[in-house]
Amino acid sequence: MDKITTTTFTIDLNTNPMHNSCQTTQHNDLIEELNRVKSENKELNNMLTIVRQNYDGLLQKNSDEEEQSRTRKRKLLAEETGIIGHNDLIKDKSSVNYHQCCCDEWSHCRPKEIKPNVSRVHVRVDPSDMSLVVKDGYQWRKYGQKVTRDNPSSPRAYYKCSFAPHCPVKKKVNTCCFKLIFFHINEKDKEPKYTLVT
DNA sequence: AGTATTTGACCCAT
DNA sequence: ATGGGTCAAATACT
Repeated sequence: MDKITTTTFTIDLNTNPMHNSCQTTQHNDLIEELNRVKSENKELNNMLTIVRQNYDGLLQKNSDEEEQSRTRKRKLLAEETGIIGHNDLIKDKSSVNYHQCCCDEWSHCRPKEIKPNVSRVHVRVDPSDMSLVVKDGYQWRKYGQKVTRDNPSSPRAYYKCSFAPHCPVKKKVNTCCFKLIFFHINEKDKEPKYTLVT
């Protein structure tokens, strides 16, 4: 005959009222903690907003001061050498649709649209300085040199503005009895907008 | 190696 | 045809 064995199982349903109360307390604690963290987070966000506003304000103030300083320097340089900088060219070129901005941030100065127009400045500089290097405070890249028929002994050098890859400003420099500088915005208009500085 | 300059060739307006 | 302006490969410089 087969032997039948009986097994008894005990199931703990954990219906102890004390234990349940403990869980509720923990749950409440968690909710309270969550609320506290939420409010802390909100406070930090407000602080961050204020810090960001202060930072933006400082940046703007710095930028304004730098621009004022640059403008002063350019004016001084222009007074000393008679050379006019990019910014002055751009601002005076009401017929050309340029962004108005600072020369040292030339990358933002690209023309919205190149229109047939030219600005030129002829500038006398120190006659004793026979070099082709122009110390006008701006950055130029030499891209050519020509011996002209008029002055075979004084080659003409061609410079492009190198503040930005698409900067349209060019410059020609002659050495003979004085240095002659042209600023070009582009190629078509034949009428110089600036008078010869004597 | 990256950047600047030199210089002969080419293009275009006159 | 000529001269002025630009390009781009070669070269120099850092």
